[in-house]
Amino acid sequence: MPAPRKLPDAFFARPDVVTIAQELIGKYFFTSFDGILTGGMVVETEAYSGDNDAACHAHLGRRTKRTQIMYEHGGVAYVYLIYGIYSLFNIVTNTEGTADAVLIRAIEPTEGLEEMKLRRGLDKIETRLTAGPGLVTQALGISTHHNGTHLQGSEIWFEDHGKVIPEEEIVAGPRVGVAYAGADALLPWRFSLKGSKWVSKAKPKY
DNA sequence: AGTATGATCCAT
DNA sequence: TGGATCATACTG
Repeated sequence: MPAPRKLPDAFFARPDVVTIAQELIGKYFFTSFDGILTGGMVVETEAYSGDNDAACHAHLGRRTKRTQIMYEHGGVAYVYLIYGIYSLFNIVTNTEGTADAVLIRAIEPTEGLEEMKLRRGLDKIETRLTAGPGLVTQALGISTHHNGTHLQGSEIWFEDHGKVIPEEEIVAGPRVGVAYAGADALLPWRFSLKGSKWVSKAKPKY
C-alpha cells in the first residue's frame, strides 16, 4: 500500500468534471480544525458542468457573488448555504474561467468518529452520520466560511490511498434535487460506491 | 425594498 | 408531505 498522498491541484484542474467526480469515489476527504482530524472515504459525488449544465449554479455563465468562486482554477472549495440550513461542499474543477464543480454527497467515516457524532448531535454512530451533502459538512465542521479554501492547505484536503475501485463497483445515475433542470436532470452525473451503506438515501425524482 | 426559491433533512 | 430558516438572485 503506497503512502497516502494529498490530491494535487492538477487532479482537479483537468477539463472533464464528470471523470473527476467518478474518480473521487474511493479517495479520502479530511478536515482538521483546532487539531481535530475528521473524515473518511468518498462514496458519493455529483458533477456540475459550468455554463452548459442547467442544474449548475453558473448556468448560462451566471457570475454572481456566490458563483464567482466556481470560475477559479481547480482545487478550491465552493461552499454555499442551502434551504437556510445546510452548507454544501463542492470542489471547483477545470481551469480559470470555467465554472465546473463536484459536490461531495457522502463519505464512509474513518477518522474522528466521536467528534463527528458530537457535531451531528447523534448519540450513536449510524449511517446518518455522513450520508448526505448537508450531513457531511456538519460532521466535518465545514461552513460557508470555508468558501474559497485552497485544498492544498492544512484545514481541508483530499488524499489518494492507492485504493483502486473497479468501474463496475461505481453506480452512475441522475443527480438529486435538480428536477427543474429539464433534460439535464437526466444526465447520469451522480456517482456512488455500489453496496455502500454510507451512500445517501435521497433518490432523484423525474 | 420586496419576494420567491432552493444541488436538504427529518419528523409526521 | 410539509416545516425549518435564510442567503441569494431576481424584480420593480
